[in-house]
Parts: sequence; C-alpha cells; structure tokens
Amino acid sequence: MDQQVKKKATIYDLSVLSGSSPSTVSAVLNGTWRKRRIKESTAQTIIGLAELHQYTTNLQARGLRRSRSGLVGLMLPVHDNRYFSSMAQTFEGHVRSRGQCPVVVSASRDPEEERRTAETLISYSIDQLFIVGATDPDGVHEVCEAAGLRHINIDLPGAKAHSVISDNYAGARMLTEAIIRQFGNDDPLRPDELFLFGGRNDHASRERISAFHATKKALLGADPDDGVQSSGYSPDITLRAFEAFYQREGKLPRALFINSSINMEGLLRFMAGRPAEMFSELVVGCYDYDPFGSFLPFPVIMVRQNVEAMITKAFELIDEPPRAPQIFLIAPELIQPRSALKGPLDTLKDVA
Amino acid sequence: MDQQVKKKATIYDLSVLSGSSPSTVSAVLNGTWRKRRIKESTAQTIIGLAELHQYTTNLQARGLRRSRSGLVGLMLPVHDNRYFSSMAQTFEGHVRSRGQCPVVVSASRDPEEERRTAETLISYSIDQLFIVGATDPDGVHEVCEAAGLRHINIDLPGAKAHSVISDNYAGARMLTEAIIRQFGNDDPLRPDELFLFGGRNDHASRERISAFHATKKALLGADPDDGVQSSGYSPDITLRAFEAFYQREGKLPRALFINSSINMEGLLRFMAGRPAEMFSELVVGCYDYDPFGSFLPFPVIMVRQNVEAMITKAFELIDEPPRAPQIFLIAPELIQPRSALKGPLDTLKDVA
DNA sequence: AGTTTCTGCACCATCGATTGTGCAAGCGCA
DNA sequence: TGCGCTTGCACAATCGATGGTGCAGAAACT
Repeated sequence: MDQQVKKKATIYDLSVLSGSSPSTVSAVLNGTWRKRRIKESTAQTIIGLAELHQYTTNLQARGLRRSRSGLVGLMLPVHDNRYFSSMAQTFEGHVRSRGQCPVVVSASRDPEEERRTAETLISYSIDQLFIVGATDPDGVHEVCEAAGLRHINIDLPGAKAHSVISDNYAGARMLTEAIIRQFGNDDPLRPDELFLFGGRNDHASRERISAFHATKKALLGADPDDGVQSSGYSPDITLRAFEAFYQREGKLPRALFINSSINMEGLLRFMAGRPAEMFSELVVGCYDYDPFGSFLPFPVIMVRQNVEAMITKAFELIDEPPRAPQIFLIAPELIQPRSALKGPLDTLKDVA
Repeated sequence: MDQQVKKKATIYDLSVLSGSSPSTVSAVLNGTWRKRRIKESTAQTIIGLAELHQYTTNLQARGLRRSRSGLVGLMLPVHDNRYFSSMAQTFEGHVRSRGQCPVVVSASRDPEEERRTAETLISYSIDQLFIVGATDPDGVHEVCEAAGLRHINIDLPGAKAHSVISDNYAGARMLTEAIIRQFGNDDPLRPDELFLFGGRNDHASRERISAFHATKKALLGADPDDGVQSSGYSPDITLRAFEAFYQREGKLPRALFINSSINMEGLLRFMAGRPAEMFSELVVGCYDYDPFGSFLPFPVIMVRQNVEAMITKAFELIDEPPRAPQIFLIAPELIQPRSALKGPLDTLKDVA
C-alpha cells in the first residue's frame, strides 16, 4: 500500500493474501467463479482484497492467453476532418457500450500504410477492425483474412468483405438537383455553368460523378463532359484546380459540386486573399457536412452522411456476417444552407 | 502456407523449421542477434523463413514479457472538433516516426471517465500517456503515478505533472485587441458592446476571461462586469445563452469573444433560421481556429493554438522530465478573417 | 598437448492470466 | 459402514516472446 512506486498487484499477490490459489482468484475477478463453484464468501474476500490493493487485470496477459484483446480498431484515412472525426466519436460510443476499448488510428489513404497499420493492430490481437475510407480495402482484407480477424469496410467498399457505405449515387443526385433548383426560373443555370471539383478514382467518387452527370443531363438537358475536375482528396491539389480553372476561364463557374469537405478546403484556399464579392453569386453543393461550412457567405448545400446509421449497421454485420460479401447503402441527408445540426457531441452531458 | 484459416506463425514454428532454438529465433527477429553473437548465416535463414511464413511478432506476448507495449496513448476530451482532431493527427505522426503505435481515445470531459480510461490504457501497459484538455488532470495523474506511467498534460494544466499549454492570456489579449481594432475610429466599439461567450471554470477559460477583462479595460477604458456569459463547452448551452441574451437585450452585441470553436457552434445554432442580415455587422473573435469558421459572412478573427509546437514540446518533456512539475506556455497565433491555413493533412502526400 | 578465449547457440525461468482436470472433504442414503 | 454424488477448490499446462546463464566446440596461445 505504501511503497512509492509499488508494482501493480497480480492475482498471485492476491492469492497469497487470500490464501486461495491463483486460479481461484482469477475466476473470482473475471466473473466466472459461479461456474467454477467458488463459495460466495471466498469470492467476497478476494473481491475485497482486490479493491483494497487496487488490483486491475493485466490485459496483455489476458489477451495473450485468450488470444483476444478487448480492443476494437477503427482505421481512418485521417483524423482532421469533421466527417471522420464524428465517425471516431460515434464509434467510440458504440465500442464502450460493449465494454471494449476503442483504438482509433489513421492510415493516410496510403495502401501500404493501410496494410502495415492493420498488421500492427493484428499483432495486438484486436478483436475486430472497422476499415473506413480505405484506398485499398481488399489489400487490408487479405491481411485480416490471413489473421482470421473480423473486419468490415465503411465509406468505401471492398470486393471481399462486407461494406457499409453512403448511398453516394442518391446523395449526389439530391445534391445536384438541389444546386440546380437553387437558381430561379428567371435566370436558370446552364449546363456549362456547373462543375464538379474533387474526387478521384474510388467507388464513392465514381458514383457521385456518375449521378452528377446523369442529373445534369436530366435537369439541364445537356452535360458537356469537361464538367469534372478531379483533384483527389487534397486541399492543395483542389486549390490548384481552381486556380487553373480561373486562369483559363477568367471566372469561377456559377455553381460548384464539391466532392468532399477536404476539397472544400481547397475552395477556401482559393478564396483567401481574393475579394469576397467574387463569390457572392456562387452556389455550392458539398458532399459532406461541416457546420461551419454551412454558413459561408454564399449558399452551401451539403450532404450529411448518416454516420450513426453506418456504424450501427457495421456492428450488426460484423457480429453476424452474412455469407457472401455485400454492400449496404445508407441513405444520406440533404442539408439546406445555414443549418447547424446536432452531432455526436450532443449526446455527452452538458456541463457549464 | 495453404490451410484456410492458418494460425499465425510463432517463433516456435520458426524454431522447428530452422532448427534453431526459440530464443535464437526471437533474438534474430527482434534485432538483438548481433549482441547475442548469432551467426550471420543463421540469422539470414531465420529471416527468410519469417518472411516466407509471414511471421509477425505477437505484441501482446512481447508486451507481457517486457511490461511495455509500444503503445502510446492520447486522451482527448472529444474527437469531433478540429482542434482536437488536428491534435490527434499531429500526435500520430510523432508516435509513428518513433516506431510506436498511437492509441487515441476520448473521455468526454468527465473526470470519472478520464480516470477509467487511463486505467484501461494502463492495463494494456501503454508506455506513455498524453492527457489533453482533461477536466481533472490531477485525478488522472494519481492513476498514472500509481502505475509508474509517464504522462503529461496538454491544453489544460495539472498541478502534479508537467503541462504544455497554449498561452491563453497572451492569445486572449491579442484576440480582444484585434476585435476592438476591427472597428474604425469613426464608430468605435463601446465597452458594453463586447461580450464573451463560453468557457467554464478551467484554467484556460480563467486566463482568457482575465485577459479579456484587462484588455477591454486598457483599450476601451471601462469593463462592465456582466460582459461574460459562461456556457461551458457545449453548443446547446451556448445557444441558450445567446437566446437569453437576445431575449433580454433585443439584439446581439456588436462584437463577440467566443471561447472556443465548440461555443462557436452554439452561435451557428443561433444563426440557423434567423435572417443573415441580423449578423452582417457582427464582429467575432474565436479562441480556436477552424478553416470554415474563418470564412463566415462577418469578420471572424481566430486564434490558432500551435498544436505542432505543443506536441513537440510534450514529447521532449515526457522523454526527460525536469524534476518539479512545470507549465510550459506555447504562443498561439492570431489568424485574420478569411484565412485558409495548412494543417497536419498537408504533410501527407497528395494523390489525385 | 594443455590451457585460455572466443563463438555460437541452447536452456529455462519469467511475464500474468486462463482453463481443463483432478481430488479431498462433506453429505445423503441404503 | 460403505457407496456415490456434490461442493469447493488446487494443480499445472498454456499463450508467445524475452533475456540471463551456461556450455560445447573451435580457435588462439603457451
């Protein structure tokens, strides 16, 4: 009790103190003691000692023995983004409520890094892995499969494991429609005035781009096929795309479909240092929701992916996976300009 | 190689395959083999076999034996916020570059939860713990201390461990000054037109509020002491504070000092559904930086805390802690309206 | 040849918890 | 009294890696 840097108590310490065997102590402290027919009074003694000495289970030892760790992994592309960070927040809540410990790591959209990260987590014997927005989901799948680790894709689908993703086509259709409708009938948007920025060759971008084209054609009658400026998931590349466009055309389009909030940051970089008036007539649709983004000085229509529903579905699937890999679509929601929605933080208790 | 759900290879498997003892295999694979005078050729054989069979070290076993895990913990209040998520992003980079594995978890600003979380992490034998914005840093300290775990406070200081925090006083002074200067000389701000919203009774809020008062007094000559509306770190409480103010006064103040981006979300909630014109004359200073927040339809001056510097300093301190607990101040930076700064994501390689 | 010094590695206890198995004491019952 | 059943627990192997120690054979030296 009183030594300065006392070592942590183990079941062996408690075994000596209580006069029981280590296995009895273990059973009592991990709750399996009734099954092992340990006397109530013995259990109470041990529990009392455990509290007195502040015993806590060494989870590495347990993990080694059980070859599970109680850790559940979430692999994100990046942390620094409201979509992914709210994913992390929601995930944590779910994992905690199941009595496990969340581990959130990012892998930078780098296939190599993704696999290495998965392997590291596997080395810690994590119990499950949620793979969000992976650039190479199937590569990660191989790694998990080889280790017999349950895993699931979120946000970007893989061919070899179950996937829960946003209904990108429907979302992009809604968004494109909403952008077009934002313009009145007296001065309607022309097909060559609406451009899409961002995206790369991943499933989500392809779906969104495809819905963008289809909806443009349906509502505006035409769709000049230079309407898409791929710029990956990088603010700076997106900035350069805007600069190039501006250089070429002498102005921005009247309306923009922006593929993600990360690309939207590219637009911000373009705006910085340029007069605000330049953007006063702009209409933007952004596939992602960010509360601050919703209040920019021009109409920003956003799409909020239903993170809570995605995570919930993912847990269902990982618990009892159907046979063949499937893709589950979760409907996203169209968010009108100037909306400040509640988020995962609102479930925490408010303290003033 | 070919079984479907093959178990992972262990040093014992490689020991049999290579004809060496497990300890030799272990030494070869963890890099200590030269020290143990293992022949080069033996080492190569084993390394070859390890690659062939995709051996990876069981880190729980290693952790158990070494009583360290290679895990480094970061405990955040919440994920879903650009300040904290960029903290996570930066932290990850540092930890990875040291060959360890980052574990990021949140504890909801709940003292109880903070201690429990620390204990869980300790049970996994994490090597170090970075405690960010804890409501009860000293409570967490007790837990770490008892386990002999190196730890450090960031963002909010504790009395018992080293702390690296933003220079809140200087930051708030800069911010208050900048807000006041935003108004021209022809229609200068009056002391009763500048209010602070947000904050609670923590070190950061106290410093900021104190600098706010002092600067108001210095620049505006007076400081009616009802100028502060505490509303914790909750968007909804902040919303209610704005509503109450508006109800009472029939208008918002001309200028606002907002204590954090979370409180700023309370302002967004207030704005939602109200006409944009209501806010066209508003000037806001926000202690926190969010790129989207910087481009709202009124001037928003922000303070960016230097996350990179804070994390760097924290690593220095945790590596060789000075004797007595100290508080290290890191200067934040004033960010003019309409600025889109680079962040931790920009260090990732861009892919289009 | 005999002794010392390296080389190169094997042996084994250990980290802390889990779990299958075994067994003595106590009890009921014929 | 003797048999079998139940109760209550102890024993010991095990998870996979680590690292101190010891030892045989080769090399170096006298």
